[in-house]
Amino acid sequence: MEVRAKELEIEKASMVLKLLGDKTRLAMMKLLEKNECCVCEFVGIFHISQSAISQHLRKLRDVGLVKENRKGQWIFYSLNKDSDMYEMVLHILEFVPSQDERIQALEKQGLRISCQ
Amino acid sequence: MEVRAKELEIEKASMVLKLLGDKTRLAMMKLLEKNECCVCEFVGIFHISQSAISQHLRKLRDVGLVKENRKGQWIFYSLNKDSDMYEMVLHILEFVPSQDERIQALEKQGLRISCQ
DNA sequence: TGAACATATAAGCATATGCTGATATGCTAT
DNA sequence: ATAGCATATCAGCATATGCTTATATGTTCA
Repeated sequence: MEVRAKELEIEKASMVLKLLGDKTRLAMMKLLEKNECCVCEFVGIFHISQSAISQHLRKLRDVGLVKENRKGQWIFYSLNKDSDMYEMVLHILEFVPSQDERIQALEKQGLRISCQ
Repeated sequence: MEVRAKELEIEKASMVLKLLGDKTRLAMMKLLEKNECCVCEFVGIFHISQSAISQHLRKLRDVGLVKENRKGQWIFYSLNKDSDMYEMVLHILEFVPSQDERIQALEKQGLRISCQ
């Protein structure tokens, strides 16, 4: 591999790792591994503002880790399987404990898709 | 897994990922995957101060990713295979391009173990 | 069209991070 | 002991990051 290509690659890898190096974003990505989620669900799960959630998602989208899919007034996020970092991300998520009980907690509260 | 244990686990994982989310530290870890290195070698490889190198290594050591091994006045760093994050780290490093040419560049300059 | 809801963006703040230069500590060998 | 080298730590600075509140944009539906 070219020196310059390596430089770019390690830069890209470190950028992705930095993004995953935030507890909230890492939990988001783990949730997205198994679920499509909309912003308001994340708002119900994490105890931070809608604005903060939106900013996290933008960062993840800016580097192509997630993609969005608008359905009416909701925007559903999912992992972007076409990302050239997708494989690495999957490997990493294997080491992250499932966050599904957070979604189940939402459901128990009757807040799944709280925006509906 | 207990909710509390999950919380701790994701916290630990995100901390490790944050550490690897720095270009310099990621390259260091990739080098340490195959080589033992001392501080002065890193100083020769990266264009930052000895102080900065030392601080990066301390962070990596504080979470147990690397260990140190003093040999006389040098301290050689290596990956800590006993870390409970070791397996995840190895998986991640598979996606990072080899940095060995940086060591070879050092050798060409006659600077391998520049401190000797 | 306008009200209601979902999401995004802007501005500002507190804290974290990475770096440098200066200095301290630790080891070796004379 | 002391000089010389390797490494660690301290203090301070500039920038990055994550959050909040306020506001803007986009969509649906009456």
